[in-house]
Parts: sequence; C-alpha cells; structure tokens
Amino acid sequence: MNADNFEAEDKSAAVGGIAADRLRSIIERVERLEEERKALAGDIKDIFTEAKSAGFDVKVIRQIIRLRKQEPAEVEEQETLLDIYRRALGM
Amino acid sequence: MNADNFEAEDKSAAVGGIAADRLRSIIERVERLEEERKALAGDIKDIFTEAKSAGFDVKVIRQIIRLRKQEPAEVEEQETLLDIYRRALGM
Amino acid sequence: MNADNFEAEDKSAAVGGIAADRLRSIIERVERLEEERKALAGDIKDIFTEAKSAGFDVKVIRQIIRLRKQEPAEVEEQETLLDIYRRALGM
Amino acid sequence: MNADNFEAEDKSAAVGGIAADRLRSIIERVERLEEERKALAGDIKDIFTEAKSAGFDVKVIRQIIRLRKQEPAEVEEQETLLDIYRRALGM
DNA sequence: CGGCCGTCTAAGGATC
DNA sequence: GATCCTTAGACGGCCG
Repeated sequence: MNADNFEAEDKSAAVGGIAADRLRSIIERVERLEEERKALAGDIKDIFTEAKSAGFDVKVIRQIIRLRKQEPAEVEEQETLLDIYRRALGM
Repeated sequence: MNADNFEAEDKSAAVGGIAADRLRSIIERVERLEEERKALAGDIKDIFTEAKSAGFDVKVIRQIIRLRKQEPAEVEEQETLLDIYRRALGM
Repeated sequence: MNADNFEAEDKSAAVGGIAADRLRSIIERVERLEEERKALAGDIKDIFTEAKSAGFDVKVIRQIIRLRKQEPAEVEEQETLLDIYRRALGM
Repeated sequence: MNADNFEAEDKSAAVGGIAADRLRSIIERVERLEEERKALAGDIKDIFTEAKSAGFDVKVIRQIIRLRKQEPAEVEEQETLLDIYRRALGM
C-alpha cells in the first residue's frame, strides 16, 4: 500500500504542476460517478427484492426487460438460428 | 414448485387488475434507473475523452482508479484472514 | 509472499503433528483437482473457438446445450410465465 | 450482419449434411467435458466433506487455497503496474 | 428457505 | 476493423 501510493504520487508529480491537479480532478470525478452508478445498482436490486416479495418471478422480469431493450429483428434472428440448429440436431 | 404454481396462477388471474399495474411499475422503474446508469457511464466516458485530449494515458488512469478501489478491500481482507488463522488455531 | 508462506506454515504447524500433514494433503489434492478442472475449461474453450471458425454461432450453441440440460417441463413453465407477464403488459 | 446472414444460410443449407454432424460433434464433446468437470467438482466436494469430518474448518481451507492462488497473480499485477507507470513517464 | 459464494455469460475496452 | 481480454452482471448450488 505504501509502495503503491508512492508510485502514484511519483507519477502525478512527474506530470508537473497544473497537470497533476488536472489528473486528480479527473480521477475524483470518475470515482464520484462510479459511486452514483453503484448506488443506482443498489436501487435496482431493491426493486427486484420488492418484486420477489410481491410474488413475481424476477428472472422472467429480467427477461422481459431484456426483450424490450432489443430490436425485434434481433430477437427474431436469434430464434431463427436456434430453430435451424435444433433441426440440424433433430430436436 | 407448489408455491411457484400458486404464484403464477395468482398473477395470471390478476392480469388487467392491480398486479398488472404493479408489474408495469416495477419494470418501468428498473428501466428508468438503468437509463440513469447508462447516462453516468456516458459521463465517465466523456471524462476519459477529455483526459486523453489533455495528454493523459487513459489506461493508466483506469489502473490507478482500480488500485484506489481495491486497497481498502485488501486491508479488510487481511484482517479477516487474521481472524481466520486465529480461529484455525483454536484461539 | 514470504510473509504469507510464513503464516501458512505457522498455521499448519499449530494444528499439530499428523493433522498438519493431513491439512497439507487436503489442500494439495484440491488444488490438483482444480487444475484439472481448469484444463477442461480450456478444452471447452478450444472447441468453441473451433466452432466459431467453422461458422457456427457460439452463443446459440451454448443456448442449445443449456436447453438440453433442462427438463422440458422447466422450459415450458418459463415460457408460459413469460407469456403471462407479456399479456399483463399488453405486449 | 452480412457475414452472419451468409453463415446462417450456409448452415441451414447444410442441415442433414456434413455441417449437422459437425454441430452434433461439437455439442457432444462439450457436454462430455462438462460432465468431467462436474465429476471433478464432486471429487473436490468429497475431499471437503472428509476434511470437515477430520475436524477442519472448510471455510478456512478454502480461503487458504484462494490465497495461494492469488499470490502469483498479485506479483504479476505489480509488474504490470510498474510497466504502465514507466511507459506513462516516457521511460 | 434465504442469503452467500462461485461460476458462467455477455458487454466494453484494449490491442494489433 | 476484428479479435482477444478483462470486467460486471446474472445464474445456480451450497450453507447456515
């Protein structure tokens, strides 16, 4: 950990003066946004927990959301290919 | 499986009723949150684009962020390990 | 690494006499089996690479294998539930 | 997409021909390897059962094995990091 | 039987 | 631009 910090600071220092601040700013903004992303993931998880409590099948709900996100043509294509392979296997 | 069937029938019976609204609400809330997540991902990407324009090495920045994220986790893990070893020794 | 090995040996020694050897044996046998598992995973990956080269859609092949692994009743049930939710949403 | 369509048609044309055999072969080989993998997982489980019977703490053993596995990876990562920093510094 | 853990899949990024 | 690899998310099995 000490060694890592040393390397990081060494590096920042090497970029020189103002650029080091710029780098720090970039890193902190990204970290902040990632935290927000993580928080949203938690919210989504909560909703699924609620859904499960209400008796819904979470896996199927995920499937619905996935379908709504896809182009109908995409769905069709995958299903067609699946059929073709199934026929080839005599299933 | 008995419980599942019960829930499933419960649900189909409610189509057009309150449960359908509940299902719709769940799905739409999740989709909304996923959009926000996606937007945040876009913001992060923008910052990296900016960083690159400023002459920084994006890959290096990513690695630094990754490090800063895992350092606390490693400290945590070491403590856990210590506990584990002590318990293994019957202390 | 040195410190870790020290801890591990410390631990083994502390379990006392024969038990330490027993512990070492257990660990080594598990590690050996995990290596074999990993090797098999590599073999599977190779087959998929071959499949891709032959023009097959790997994702669909995975889907086929998944289906063959499931009980037909299971597949049916999932699809039924999907239909029910779709109707509830007017899709 | 053009390539995909081409491949898909290629495949459907071959149903009942050589490609179908090829597909079947691929699937069966993968399934066979997955069975072997599953068998090894069973063997590992047996060893842990034995360990538990001998009075060992299975969770601790798992943690030790995990540690032994990730140590080399961490060394590797440190070297990678060093390279990255050196490149970032133009060395 | 609900949460936890490990594995497996799929998407995004890096590399050539 | 295609492939490879890493990473995050989803899934199933295991344990408590």
